[in-house]
This record gives sequence, structure tokens and C-alpha cells, in this order.
Amino acid sequence: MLMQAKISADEQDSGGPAAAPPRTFTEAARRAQIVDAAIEVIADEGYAKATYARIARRAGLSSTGMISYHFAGKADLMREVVAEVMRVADGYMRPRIEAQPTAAGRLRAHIESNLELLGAHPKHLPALLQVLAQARGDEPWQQEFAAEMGGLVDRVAEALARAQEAGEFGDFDPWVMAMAIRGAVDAVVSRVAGGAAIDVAACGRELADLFDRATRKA
Amino acid sequence: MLMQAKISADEQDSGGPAAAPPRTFTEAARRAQIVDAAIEVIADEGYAKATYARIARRAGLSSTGMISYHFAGKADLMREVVAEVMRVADGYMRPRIEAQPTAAGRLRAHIESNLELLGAHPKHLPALLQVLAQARGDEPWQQEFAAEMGGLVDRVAEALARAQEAGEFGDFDPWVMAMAIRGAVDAVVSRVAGGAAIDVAACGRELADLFDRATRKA
Amino acid sequence: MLMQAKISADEQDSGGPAAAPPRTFTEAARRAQIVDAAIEVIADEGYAKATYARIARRAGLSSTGMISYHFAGKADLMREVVAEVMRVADGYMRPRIEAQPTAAGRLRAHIESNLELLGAHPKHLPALLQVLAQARGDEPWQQEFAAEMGGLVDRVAEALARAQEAGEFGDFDPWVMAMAIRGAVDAVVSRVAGGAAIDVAACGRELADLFDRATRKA
Amino acid sequence: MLMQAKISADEQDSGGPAAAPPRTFTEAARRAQIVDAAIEVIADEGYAKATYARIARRAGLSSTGMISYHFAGKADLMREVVAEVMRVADGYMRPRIEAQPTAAGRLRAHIESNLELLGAHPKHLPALLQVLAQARGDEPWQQEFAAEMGGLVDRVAEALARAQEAGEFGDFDPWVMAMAIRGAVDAVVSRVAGGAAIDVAACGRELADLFDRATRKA
DNA sequence: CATGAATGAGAATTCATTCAT
DNA sequence: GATGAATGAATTCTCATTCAT
Repeated sequence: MLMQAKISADEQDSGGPAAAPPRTFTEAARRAQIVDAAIEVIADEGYAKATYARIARRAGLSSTGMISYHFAGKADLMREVVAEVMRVADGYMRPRIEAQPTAAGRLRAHIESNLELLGAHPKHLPALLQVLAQARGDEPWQQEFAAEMGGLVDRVAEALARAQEAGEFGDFDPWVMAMAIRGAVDAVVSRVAGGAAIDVAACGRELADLFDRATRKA
Repeated sequence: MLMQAKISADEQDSGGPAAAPPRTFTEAARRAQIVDAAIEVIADEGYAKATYARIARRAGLSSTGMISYHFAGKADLMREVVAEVMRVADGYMRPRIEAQPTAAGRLRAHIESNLELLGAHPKHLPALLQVLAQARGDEPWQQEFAAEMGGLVDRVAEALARAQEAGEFGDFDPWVMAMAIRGAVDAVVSRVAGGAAIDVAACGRELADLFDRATRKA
Repeated sequence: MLMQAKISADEQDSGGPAAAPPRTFTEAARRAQIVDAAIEVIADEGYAKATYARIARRAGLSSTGMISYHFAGKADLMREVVAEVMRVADGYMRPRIEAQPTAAGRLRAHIESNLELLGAHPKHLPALLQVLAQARGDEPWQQEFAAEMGGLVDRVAEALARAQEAGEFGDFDPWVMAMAIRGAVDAVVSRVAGGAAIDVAACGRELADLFDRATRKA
Repeated sequence: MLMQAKISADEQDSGGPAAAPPRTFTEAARRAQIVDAAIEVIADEGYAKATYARIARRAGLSSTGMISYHFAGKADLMREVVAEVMRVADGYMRPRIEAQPTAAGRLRAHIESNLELLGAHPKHLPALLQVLAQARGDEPWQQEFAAEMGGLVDRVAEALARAQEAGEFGDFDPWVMAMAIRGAVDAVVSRVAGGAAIDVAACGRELADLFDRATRKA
């Protein structure tokens, strides 16, 4: 599989410096509600404007204190935003990718499903992009996101390398290829988020063609 | 030419909402000094931390008032940051691109020189990426940056389309290809900015190979 | 007797603004549990950090609501903290003091047992000091604590005066002497609370010697 | 000399984590104004109520931002409060102490001038007491204050020890004696701060007598 | 031209307390 | 009796910007 959620895996985990696992149903519901609102605000207005006040307003909450009550801090909330997007992305893309018998098919499915996902959940990937763009600086949560971003590319690179060794692809640096794929998709996401009217499905097919040519055996 | 600065062209100015034209030499020097400091801060610490205070400190200025004095506002400063990076990028890439006789050569030169530029001016492209990532939201300067980003891609797309019509390339959507190129390069920039130890020159060659395969006639 | 609890005496209550009398056994146990946790938190982290949240956590309670449920407010809880410390102090010091036949002996026993108490219950006196230090300001509970502090000194002063009139001590102002005793002991408590490694018993003997010289007939 | 300001000594120093030395006259004046207001608020309402809002109001400032502008944080402000009180105390007490030829005279002068100071600047010592009472907890500024408090006692203890070795005093533990003196004076300060109507000069003389008896050769 | 002081809005976060269940 | 969710005021602090000098 070319893409899988790392963060979503440790939802039940306690290791991190912050988020205690949600214990009750209402708590989980509130957290989800806030995360959803955060995703919308981030996607619509950008990370910089995604303040507690705006998120609370979008979530229909009366006070920003509610967010502090349910999340250990902004880093915790952002972690959850990333986790949620990864969860959704994984749920959407993985079955489509794994349904393909060939590496070329999986690559195509990866790219196409990634952009279909953009159509199905128009706020999720733009929000992810915004949050991961904050992965600059020394604070631990930023490092965390940088690692997350790296992992995203690395997993694709490994899948490409394996297929390459199996003789299913031509000769190329799998890691550079993986970065190019990630970047190409993100560029489309970014443009769509900026309001460009793009047929994402067609765009996905075109990108898939592109990388098919780029990875094919000579 | 695949990339050229739009903003840098109208330094003397388009009558935007802000920047008065710099009249004196000192004025221009001060502005340049501040812009350079801003680029460094943005690249090193991210857009979110690029406050007047931090920029002033990096520029060796004693007060943030200086920045307000020389720039009409933060949007104005950021506009100038983008313009400066574009100016440098144009100066670096354009001659290398135009030296190539074939479209394929120009494409390769575009990609490779873009990444060489990253080696030569390690802060400029990361800063640009950070600033353009703020192009979300309704405010005019955000729209402006979104347009800037779009223009970047569009100009490459047009060059590709012309070459394609001239029969120098295979069959593909030039606009999608342009976005893929931009995204792939940006992904590398982003990774390098994050501290990854990458041989950017080798990476540039690999990317150029990749897009050569993707654009070649079948 | 040189020291006795005033607050602890009227547990069943003076009709203050707050505390309803504890009716059931569970209620009393819960209150005691919370008061103990409060004493520990105050002694360890200081009054400022002794929030409901921290106290609840230390008490093993799941919510701060419990504290509000059992106490009429923070003033009520602090009143109870003071009362509890006074109760313990009285129980510890009074028999040791009353066992002494002479006024000088009682003075020595007062000082020494006070510091022994610090060894036996290392959190109680530091907590008391912290709470009584809040006795500044107009609110009724602050005035209450100021009065409490005054009473502490006054009772010692009265004992000293009586002994003085009986010819057992030299010539000095009993009230100033009482304040000096209180202050000297508190200074030791404060230093120990701050983490200083002090032999409190030896310190008690030394202080007792000091005040013996100061009160002795010429 | 039995008491001297340690903090006031490094006013021109840059070592600390926070306070840059005030560079301009206006800045210094503003800082002084804010420190004075802080001292008043702390003395009158207690440390807990000494918020930026209340201090700003007392200082006649329009916003709390002003305080943040002039001080690196609350710790910095409190450091300055302590330094100011120490400066005043040192200026008041030191000449009176040093004017005395004998150790007994210096001890008396120390105690009496300390309490006269309470009459002359009724808010300073109570404020100091409140701030130093916060010296509990792990944060560096709290540790700093704890050390400051310790230093206060230690310097007196050393002076006592020297005089003792010179045969000017009787036999006692100088460190315990120093703590007793400090505590006795603080107890009076505390009572006066609480609103008690006390003749501090008389009280000073009485305390001086007390410790004269306690330190005298047998 | 330049500066430092001031401003006021808004940021995240914490707190004691209330309330429905 | 007990709980967890909610509340809203208050806290420290930062920000871009303005203004008098």
C-alpha cells in the first residue's frame, strides 16, 4: 500500500506529551466536532486565521475555553486534525490501492484516489497542507509534523522501490519519484484550495498518466 | 522562458493599495535590508514566527517602528519579499533556460537551475514557499499571492504548450504537467528547508530525467 | 496553654457564610480526603498553584466538581485546611506544653514541640504558612485569616503576660515577645519548606535557649 | 554590615534570563512607575490579586500591554519589585548600621532601622514579604527568590559569627539567631501589613532589647 | 529620517463554579 | 451522592500599527 496513516494508528496510545484518549462518548463527540470545525476553518481561512475563537464560532461553541477544555493545547488539536485527515485519507485510498494487482495499477490508484478524495472531502487535504506547512521551527509538534510529512513520502518510496526490484518499473530514484508524486498532488490540492475550478478527476487521470510514463520500463 | 518574475517587473509600481515608490537611496537600502532579514526569518522560523519584532532584530534594527515606517503594512513587506525572491530566481534561472536551444533542454534547465538556485540561495525559495502558503482567505493580499502562484504555473504551462504545438513534446495536458513540475520542485524545496540532507543537484538531474520521460514523444 | 485551635473548636459551626455541617460519614471522609490533598498541594507547590484541578488530581478525584460539591467555595476549603492544621498542631503541642510545671518549661516545650511537629507532619505547617500569607485584602475570608494569625500570637502573649505577672519571667513586652517567637518558628518552617536541610530538633532547642535567655529574669 | 542588597547590585547586569537594562530615561521612569504601583497593589491586596490589570490601573496606565512592553514577564516585574525594595532597604538601613562601632550596636541598629523603614515606607516590606512567600515551586524565578531569602539570613548570620569570634557576643548558633531575627521582624511587618495599629519604633526598640539579651555574653 | 513609547485588539489558557444527568 | 461537561470571566502575553519628538 502506498499510503497509510501513521498518526491514526496511535489514537488509543498514551505516549505523546499531550492528548489523553477520550474516555466518554460525549467527549469524543465534542472533540470530533471541534476537529471538524478546525479543518473547515484552516481550509477556508488558512492556518494563521485558525484561532480558537474562529474555530469555536464555526463549531457553534460559546467559548474558546471549551476547546482548551477538550484539548491539551493547540498542538494537540492540530495533531488531531492531522490524524483525522490521515484517517479519512487512509480509509478512502487504501482499499482502492489494494484492489489493484499490479504496481502500476497501485500507483495510478494512489494518485487518482488521492485526487478523488479531494473531491469527496474538499476541506481535508487543504487543511492538511496548511498544517504541515507549519512544520518549521524548533517546537516538538512542528518536528512531529515534519516527520509525518517525511513518512508520507518515505512509504510511497519504499513501495516504489519494492516494485522496482520486482522488475515492475523502470530505472529511477524511488525517493525522488515519491517526492515528485507527493508534490504534484499537493500542487493540485493547493490550487483547488485557492479556488481554482479544476476537474480533479480528470486531473488525477492526467497525473497518473504522467507518472505512468515516468516510471515505465524503457 | 519558463519562469519570470511578474511582481519584480513593476517595481516602480502598479498603484496597489500600499507601497509608495522608494525615492531615495537610503530608503531603498533600508527596504532591501529589511526584506533580506524577513526572508531569513521566514525561511528559518516559518511565516508564523516572522513578526516585525523578529525581523527587526535580525535586521539589526532597534525598533519595529522602522519597518512600519518603510512599509505600508505586513502585506506590503510580504509582497516585497515575494518580489525579491522572484527577482533573484529570474536572474538565476532565465539565462540558464534561454541558453538552451530545445524545449526539452529548457525544461531540464528550468528544473535543474531551480534546484541549483536552492543551493545558491538556501533561504529564498523556502521563504517564498512559506509566504505563498498564506494565500488562503479573502483578504486582497492573499488573493494576490494566489494569483502569483497561479501565474508561476501558467507561464510554464504556456511554454510547454507552445513547445508541444511545435511538436517538441508528446501528448499531455501542459497545465497539469506544469503543476506537477512546480509541485515536485517545491516538494524538494520543502524537504530541504525542513533540514533534510539532500544533494539538490543530483535531485535536480533526477527530476529533470523524470519529467523528460514524462514529456517525451512516445 | 500557649497555642490552641480556635477554628477547629467550632467545627459544628459559627454560621459563617459557607460550610454546611457535614451530615454523613462519607461526607466527612470525602472532606477530610480533599483537605489532606489540599494541604499536600499547598505545601509542595505553594498556594498559587493549589487550584481545584491540582487538588482533585492529588486526591485521586476525577473532577473538580467534587470539591465544589463538598465545599461552599475556595474560602471554605481553606478555612478547613487551617482548621485541620490547627487541630493537628493543638493535639501535638498541647499535651507537651501542659506537661511542664514552669512557665519557662512551657515556653521551651512550645517552641520545641512546634518544630518537632514540623518533623512529624512536614506538610502541615508549611501549608498553614502559605494560607495565612494570603490574609491580605478586603474579602471577609482574608480578614478571617488575619484574625486567626493574630489570635495565634495573642494567646501566646497572654500566657507570657500571666507568667510574667507571676514573677516567672523578666521584664519585656509579652506581645512583642510572642510575635518574635511566632516569627522565629515560622522562619524555620519557611526555610524547611523551601527545601533547606535543617535538623529541626536541634534548631528547636537552640531557639528555645534563645528565648529562654530573652525572657529570663535579669 | 548586617544587611545589604544583593539584587540591587546587578541592576546594570545582563546575565539574567529576562530584564534588559533600561536604556532610556523614559523607559526607566515607566519601569519605576510600574514597580511602584506593583508594590502598592501587592502590599494592599496581596500577591494573588496583583495582576497586570490591577497594577496598570493603579499606575494610571491604559492597558496591561504597557507592562508587558516594559517587562519581560511577571517574573521580571517581581524581580524588579524585590530589587527596588532591597535598594530602598539597603539605602535606609546600611548607613544606620555602619554608624555603629560595636556589634551589639549594629545588631540594634539593624533591627530598629528595619522597623523604622516599615514606618517610612509602609508598603515596601509587606510587598517584599508577599513576593518572597511565593518562593515555592520549580520555576526558576521562585528558586531565585528562595535564594534571595536565604541570602538575607546568611549575611546576618555571617556578621553575627564574625562578631562572636571577636568575642563581642555570647554563645549561640549564629545562623539560628539570624533566622530568629529575620522571622521576628517579618512577623511585625506581617502584622502591620494586616492593619494592626502598632508603634513600630517602640516595637523595634523592644525587639532590639530582646535580641540584645539573647546575644549578650552570659 | 529615525526612534522609542504607546496602544488596543486579540491570542491561548486557566480558573472556580454550575448544572443536567 | 457523584460525575463530567460546560461556562465565562480573567490572566499573561504578543502583535501590527501609530505618534510625538
